[in-house]
Amino acid sequence: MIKITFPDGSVRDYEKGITPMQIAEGISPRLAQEVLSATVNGTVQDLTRPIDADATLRLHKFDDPEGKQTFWHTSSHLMAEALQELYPGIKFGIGPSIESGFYYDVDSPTPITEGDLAAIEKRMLELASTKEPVVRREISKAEAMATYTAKGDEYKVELLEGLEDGTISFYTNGSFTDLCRGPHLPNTSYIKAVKLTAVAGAYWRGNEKNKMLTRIYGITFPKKSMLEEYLVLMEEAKKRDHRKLGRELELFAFSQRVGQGLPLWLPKGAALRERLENFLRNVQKRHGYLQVITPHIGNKELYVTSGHYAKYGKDSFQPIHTPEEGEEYLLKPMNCPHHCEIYRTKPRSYRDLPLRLAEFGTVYRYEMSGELHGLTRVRGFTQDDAHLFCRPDQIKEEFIKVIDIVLYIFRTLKFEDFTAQISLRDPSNREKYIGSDENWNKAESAIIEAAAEKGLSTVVELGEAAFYGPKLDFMVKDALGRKWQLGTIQVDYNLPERFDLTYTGADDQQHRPVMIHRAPFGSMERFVAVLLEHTAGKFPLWLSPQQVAILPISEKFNDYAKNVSNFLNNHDIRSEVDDRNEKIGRKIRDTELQRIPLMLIVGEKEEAEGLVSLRVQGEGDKGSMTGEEFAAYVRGRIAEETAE
RNA sequence: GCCGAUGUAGCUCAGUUGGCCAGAGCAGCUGAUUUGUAAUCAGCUGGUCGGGGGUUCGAAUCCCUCCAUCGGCUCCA
Repeated sequence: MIKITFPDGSVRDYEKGITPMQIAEGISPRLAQEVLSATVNGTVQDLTRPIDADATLRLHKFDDPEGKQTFWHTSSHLMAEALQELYPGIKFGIGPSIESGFYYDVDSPTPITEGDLAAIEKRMLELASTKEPVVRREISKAEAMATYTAKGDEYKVELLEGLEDGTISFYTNGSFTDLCRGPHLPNTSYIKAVKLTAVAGAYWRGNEKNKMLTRIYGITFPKKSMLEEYLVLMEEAKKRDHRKLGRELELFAFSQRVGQGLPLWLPKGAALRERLENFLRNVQKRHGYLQVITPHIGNKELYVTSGHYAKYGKDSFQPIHTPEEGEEYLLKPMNCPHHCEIYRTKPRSYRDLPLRLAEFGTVYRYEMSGELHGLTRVRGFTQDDAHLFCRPDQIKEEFIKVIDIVLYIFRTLKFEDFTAQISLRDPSNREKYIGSDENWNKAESAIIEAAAEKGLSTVVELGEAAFYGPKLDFMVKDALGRKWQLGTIQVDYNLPERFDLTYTGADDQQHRPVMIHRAPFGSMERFVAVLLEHTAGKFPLWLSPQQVAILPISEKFNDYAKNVSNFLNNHDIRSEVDDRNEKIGRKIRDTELQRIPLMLIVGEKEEAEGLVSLRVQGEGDKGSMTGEEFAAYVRGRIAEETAE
């Protein structure tokens, strides 16, 4: 007998060699139907693998991440089986589960396009319904190698080369056998609904020097209705796409004639952006930042000094002018070198530090054309940049203060679902980075401690650090679940060295300051994009380019409406009169679609009594009130939204 | 940059296997109507069918090429 410990702490005795599936059957038939895989002593494994010793056990259904992973992983094998039948001679790369669904990378002798997906889905469902068992077999490396060499499958051979003997297993479903660690579903009949979502190119092993394989993305569910719900959700998400909303709400536009990735901010978008900038300016003023302004271009020597030029090469920089004397100017891809030069304009004392220089600095980066994406990835953008020059003993405190600013902004804009990512050096690839080990270690521990002190739940990514220092990034998802980096805080020992920045210490000696780069929004463009998708265009009142639409019942009341508008203007409330010759229903509809938060309806009754009738976007009629009362209502709402 | 798809009016989309002057709705303009909480009616305007080249008696439709966009990959200071 062996002892199995369950998540609730209870312990039960079972016969040695019992499988998780048998245990589930013993608990309830329903559980046995729904369970997909199990974590035994911390390792996720097949339901059909016997347990030979005392163990802790967690059973996974579709509603937990491990269950989904198992489900989608088996789905990728099922797709591979269908592909193998439909495309003879096809070779397989890797086929993992992902956050929502799975993919398989294949090298097919005949091209696979989106038009083929329906036939593959159909075959997958047919195969699934035959309830093929998914069978695990542990094999030796030599045997595995022989199998794939015989098949001429260079991808699997390459994968095998990286594996250690004794840990290798094959999984077979129907006619398809794959090199795979598992775990998998007991059989394919669990898969009831299939949607192959996209075909795309993907470099073998993620290296652009390798051959490009065809990646087929899909998602599957244990119930048909779940697939339908998923598809509806995706449709809804598409409606929130910031590119669509940006056009509909007249916030920004692109022009082929201006150039790729170069956004044009329309009046309403510019108004929105100005609000955001002022908001941050005020926060920064309270935190002791000083605004500076620097040019859009810089001498090439500036970037040679900073090290960026050597690191990124001249192809990444956009030269704008090469005078005869041999000077070369470049569009600035970052603001830090300029700010370093501001630091150098006079001798600094330890009493001056930290010196916090802030700038909404527009930078230009030559992103590859395939990378451009709405406002989230552009070639010209404005960073809400600042550089904090501080003494080594001030790093942690300054870092914490910056985290506070980021958290305040996220809270105010209701970005509740973000990830804080600590990016450290890749220990196995140190030549990628510049600076001493000692400085790196100091900086990395300062970040980790600061994040811990603020109680941030963080994920650590090795190898994601900037070449000059570690960083803490705040990632937020867009409507379709794609992650974007917004706020970033980075420690830098490198630039102060390269620019030979110094300060005089209390000991009358020269010391090297440390630099912190930080941008709570990241960039105005990307931030507005993600904000648009989060709010579906329904901005908080304080941010809305137009806060109030004044809607006269008929043209007879346009003059009264203009009086109301003037009154609101005097109270710093942004309003416009809809004086079109349209019926009130039409004006309300258009205003609602423009996501204008408040409507004031004025007609005969209101004019006679000197009142306005309030309608709140998405909520409806709120009755009539005086202008003063309305202004107080607006002030109240804004105070609530921006409370620190 | 790479793989794949797409590109028709400001926007959303129709345009059968190549065949007469390229269509609709919304938006815009003009007029009528003067309206009480999510679309008033009528008329009109608007298109080098992404650009260029080719095949053909004839091209939005077929081929080549360039550009842009979309989905990924890679990259992301």
